[in-house]
Amino acid sequence: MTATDDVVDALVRTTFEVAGVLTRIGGEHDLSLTQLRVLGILRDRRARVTDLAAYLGLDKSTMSGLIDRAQRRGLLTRGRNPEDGRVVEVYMTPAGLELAERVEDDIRRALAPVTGRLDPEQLDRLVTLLDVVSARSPRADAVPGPTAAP
Amino acid sequence: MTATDDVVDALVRTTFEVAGVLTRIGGEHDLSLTQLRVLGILRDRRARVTDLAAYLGLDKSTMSGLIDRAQRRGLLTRGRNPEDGRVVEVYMTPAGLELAERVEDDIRRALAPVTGRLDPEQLDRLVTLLDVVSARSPRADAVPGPTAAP
DNA sequence: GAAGATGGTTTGTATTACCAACCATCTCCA
DNA sequence: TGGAGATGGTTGGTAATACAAACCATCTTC
Repeated sequence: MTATDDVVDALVRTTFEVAGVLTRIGGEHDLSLTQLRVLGILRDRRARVTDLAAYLGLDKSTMSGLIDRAQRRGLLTRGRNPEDGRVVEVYMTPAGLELAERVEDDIRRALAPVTGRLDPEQLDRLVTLLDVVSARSPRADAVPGPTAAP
Repeated sequence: MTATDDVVDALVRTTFEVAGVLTRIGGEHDLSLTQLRVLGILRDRRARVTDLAAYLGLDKSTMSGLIDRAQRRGLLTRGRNPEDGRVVEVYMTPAGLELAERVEDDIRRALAPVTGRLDPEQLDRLVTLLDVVSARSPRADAVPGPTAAP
C-alpha cells in the first residue's frame, strides 16, 4: 500500500467521520446534510437554482424540491431576476440566516474536540494541506451569481 | 476567524468534495454512499446487523433494508450465528467482493489527481494529521465481530 | 418569426432514513 | 424452572432525497 493509498484511506475515513458529525447536527435542527450545505452556501449570497444544483451535483428537480421544503419552513425565499424571466434566484430569510448561524456554531463546537487534538502549527499545516487537496484558492469554490442580499 | 475556524471550514469543504467523488463513483456502480461504506466495511469481515447499524449511525431497520437491497443484487448474504439464534451475520459474496474491489480501484483513481498535488512528504504529513483528527490508532475503527469469511 | 436552448417545475419512482410495532431468542432471577 | 425483561432483527408506515421524463415559459440565434 503506497503513501497515496494511505492518504485516500485517511481522506475517506475523515469524510465519513465529519459527515457523521454534520448529519447529527443537521438532525438536531431538522435539516438534512444537503439542506445544511444549501444554507451554508446561501449565507452570504443569492444564487440561481441551476447554479446551486450544479454546484451541489444534484438534479435541478431535486434542487427545486429542496428549496420547496426550505421555503415551506420559512428559511429560503425565491425571487425573480429582472433581466431574465426564466431565472429564479434563491436567498435566505432572516430566520434562515439565524438558523444557519446557530448550525455553524454547533458544527464548530462539535468539531472542537477534533481540532483540539492539534497544536497551532499542526492546525495551520492541515489547513494548507487540505487547501491543496481541494485545489483551493481564495473564492475558488464560489457559486456563480450575485452576492448582494435583496 | 481563528485557526480552529479555518480547520473546521477546510474539513467541511474537503468532506463534501470527497463525498461528492464517492457519490459519483457509487452512482456509476448503482450504489449509494451508504452502500459503498457497507461494502467497504464487509470486505474483510462478517458483521452483525446491529453492529453495522451502530457503526454507521443508522437505525437497525434502515440497516436491514440496506442489506435487503444488497442481498437482492447478490452482493451480500445473511447467515445465522450458531451461538445465538437472534443474531444475523452479514458477509459478502464473491460478486460483492469483486464489485468492492472495482469500486475501491475507481475511488483511488478518482482521487489520484487530488493526492497528486502533494509531494511524498506532504502525503505522509496529511495522513498523520488526519489520523490525529480521527483519533485513529491501528484498528481503532474496527467493527466488533468476527472477521473470518465463511 | 420560428427553431433550439435554457431555467425551472411537476410527476412518477426507487431508495434511504426514522419510528413504532412485532416476533424470536437469550439472560437473569425468584 | 418458568416468567419478565432485554436484545436482535424484520415489517409497515411515512417523509425526504435523488433521478428521469415531460412540460411550460422565456431567451437566443438565424
